[in-house]
Amino acid sequence: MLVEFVSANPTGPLHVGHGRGAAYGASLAAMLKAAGYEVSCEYYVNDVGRQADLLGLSGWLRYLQQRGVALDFPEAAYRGDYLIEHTKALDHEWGDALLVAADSLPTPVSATVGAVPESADSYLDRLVVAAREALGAERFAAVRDFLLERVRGGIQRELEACGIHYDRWFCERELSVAGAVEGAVERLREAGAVEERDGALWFMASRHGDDKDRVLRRSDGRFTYYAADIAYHLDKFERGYDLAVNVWGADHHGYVARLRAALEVLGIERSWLNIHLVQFVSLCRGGEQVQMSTRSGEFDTLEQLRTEVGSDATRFFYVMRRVDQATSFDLQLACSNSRDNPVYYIQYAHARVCSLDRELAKRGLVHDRQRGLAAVAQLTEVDEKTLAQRLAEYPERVARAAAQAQPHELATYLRELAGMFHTYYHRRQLLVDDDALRDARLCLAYAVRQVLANGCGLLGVGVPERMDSAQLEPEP
RNA sequence: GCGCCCGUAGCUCAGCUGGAUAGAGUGUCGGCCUCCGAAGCCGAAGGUCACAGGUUCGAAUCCUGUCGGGCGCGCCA
Repeated sequence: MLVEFVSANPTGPLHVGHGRGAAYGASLAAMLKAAGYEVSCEYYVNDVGRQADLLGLSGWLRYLQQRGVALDFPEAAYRGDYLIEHTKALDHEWGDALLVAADSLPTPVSATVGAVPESADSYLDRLVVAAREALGAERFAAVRDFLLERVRGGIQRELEACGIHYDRWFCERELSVAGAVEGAVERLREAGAVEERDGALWFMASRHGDDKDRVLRRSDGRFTYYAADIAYHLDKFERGYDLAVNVWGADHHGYVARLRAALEVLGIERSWLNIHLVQFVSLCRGGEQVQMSTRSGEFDTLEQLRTEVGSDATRFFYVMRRVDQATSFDLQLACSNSRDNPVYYIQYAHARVCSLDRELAKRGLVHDRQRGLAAVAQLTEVDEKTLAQRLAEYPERVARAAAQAQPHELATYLRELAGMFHTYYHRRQLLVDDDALRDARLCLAYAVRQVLANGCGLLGVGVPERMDSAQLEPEP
């Protein structure tokens, strides 16, 4: 099966909201693999169309500014700081070859007296046209692609820093180059499901469960994002995947029906496409809401979040709640090193088993696994039995969480298991003088450690052998 | 207006496809270190599962409605 997640436009760095889809998708894919499915992970890169052109335009305008050309940077263009850095690279690559005079650029119509103010979108589109004329279509495309690739690379690096890896980065451009979009639209036409209207080509989605018909090809001849997305999903299907799993932000839910409608007409089983919507995340620090807009900008990017709380806490906090529920991410909690922080609580349980090893060595003892296994019948305490029982549930709990597409079930399980171990550890002496009983209890403890490590591995959370003092310093 | 996701302890959330007295953490209060890591453990206290109907031997769970919150409804992506 193919799991597609994040797929954010390569026009800026990932923000905190994308992080949840990233952590969820990666954990879901890992659990599905553990449950025995053959899984590939894919990121769909929207490197075609207006947004891509606007990135190219924005970067070029920044370049001109850096070169001392006096211009008003448009309000609606991409104005994030990340562009500055990419623009420097652009300058390094091209030198002064991209320079033009400021008066060769159009100004917004609103600036002239008596005219109807022009919309920001319309002005940007005119700027893109002007940029193409000034640089030549080929050079503009080269600038745009240079920036797209740098931004995309940044996204990839950030995901890898979170322990998330893809099997393939699928570029939308591959579809247009191969004529796949035309092909998909043609198949819809053959099925009698399209109609020419007002100069545009419409897919009659309302006949297939959507609330309205949708444009496939605009009146200016360009295909919509929707048409490309249909082609992309057709491509996935024809690559032979039995199942497609898509992780989308909740703001895309209106899109579900229209994609399903098109796939139905193309003869693809409804059950083939599984869409999971991830609800929004807000940030708080203690009880205080943290503003996430770029403007007031205390927090914005996933990188900032990961840098503050670390990759382990980031991954765990994103998946510890049901994804179909909006949630808030507590930065203070994620940094705290106490019982109430589930990440440290679980990691501490793992480290504690490791500390048993160290203590064992200090006493000059060695664990004899055979002797321990032979003596498991001596583990008669109630807490030992329930702990063993809970350990045995692990495979079915993973399978269930995967089938339900709910990684938080695994997170909850691991927290419970860690809690049960902490309780057991305090109630019973593990390193007793009786060799057989000691080895049996250690077998149980090692099993706990193994399950914690396996489960955390699926969630992308590391398990330390010791909690070092550096991590123990409370955040200021 | 229509559609999607929700509403469980003061707060953040579980609740394993309908099963016994609804559970954790936090916060408040009280215990536990000559003993393997007290980064921990134990206990007390706290709920009309938003509300109203319905299905069922049995409902936090399924159905309908109401109220409240989030998000979406473009020839943008």
